[in-house]
Amino acid sequence: MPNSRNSESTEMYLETILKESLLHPDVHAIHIASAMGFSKPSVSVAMKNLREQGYITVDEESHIHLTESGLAIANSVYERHQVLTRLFEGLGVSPETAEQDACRIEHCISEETFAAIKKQEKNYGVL
Amino acid sequence: MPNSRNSESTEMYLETILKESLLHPDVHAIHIASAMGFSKPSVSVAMKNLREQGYITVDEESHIHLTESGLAIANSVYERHQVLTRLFEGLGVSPETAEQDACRIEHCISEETFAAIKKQEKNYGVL
DNA sequence: GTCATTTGTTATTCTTGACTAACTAAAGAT
DNA sequence: ATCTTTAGTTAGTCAAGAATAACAAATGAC
Repeated sequence: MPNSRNSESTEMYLETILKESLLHPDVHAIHIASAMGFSKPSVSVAMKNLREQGYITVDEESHIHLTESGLAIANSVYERHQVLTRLFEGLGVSPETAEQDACRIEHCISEETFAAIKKQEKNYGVL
Repeated sequence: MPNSRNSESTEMYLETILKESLLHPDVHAIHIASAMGFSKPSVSVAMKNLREQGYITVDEESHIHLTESGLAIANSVYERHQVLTRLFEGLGVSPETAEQDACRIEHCISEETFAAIKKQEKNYGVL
């Protein structure tokens, strides 16, 4: 699993698909649009790109499914999101700000730095 | 000094101008281009935009100077850069990676989260 | 003094990732 | 059966921020 350097946009879409799929089984483009605050056409085009890159499949009923590679990216981004959010909250940052910052930083932090942060997770409170 | 939400591009140019001005007194567009790895025309256009936004002035000899507001942004970004780099190095991240990550995260971290991180600076080694 | 190099600018192009407008197709209400 | 609503797509537009190509002006070599 090398670092294929996906765009922030791609990572956000995949992460949102993962989150939606945890909330209800049948994920539609319209759910992604409403979750991300984007228009239907924007999501439609984005889904086409994700499909062409092999990150999702869309079945006859327009349900969106993550492929293995898409799920790998989504899980990786989602884990960064959660760990960073907990880190910031542990530092006394408000939950909303912690969440927002995590959502931006999750796309630009390296494997190495994230691993170093994750290793310290048990110390967040006392840090 | 509210959070005017500058683009990452703007912040990077201002930070680079500041860094160059610490290395030698007369900063030219060509130095910025070479420091950032961008073409001359890209920098020329960027400098025009910074000028129009009141972040720099350019004198008759094409020397670039930060205005008060430009310097404020540059200093703020540069401080984030340094604090984040030290934080990551303190966590055991290699200096090059720490530097690269700091250089991306410095543009998307909130005031609140940065303040929380900075407050813990003395603990980075033991964190 | 002319010619080459360096620096900066302008015009144009490209890519990314959003948008609106307009269309198709399916599903529900009556 | 028709009409409305919902979901998705396609086409075309826009802005940001990079690139090249081509030009202008100053500096230096000789």
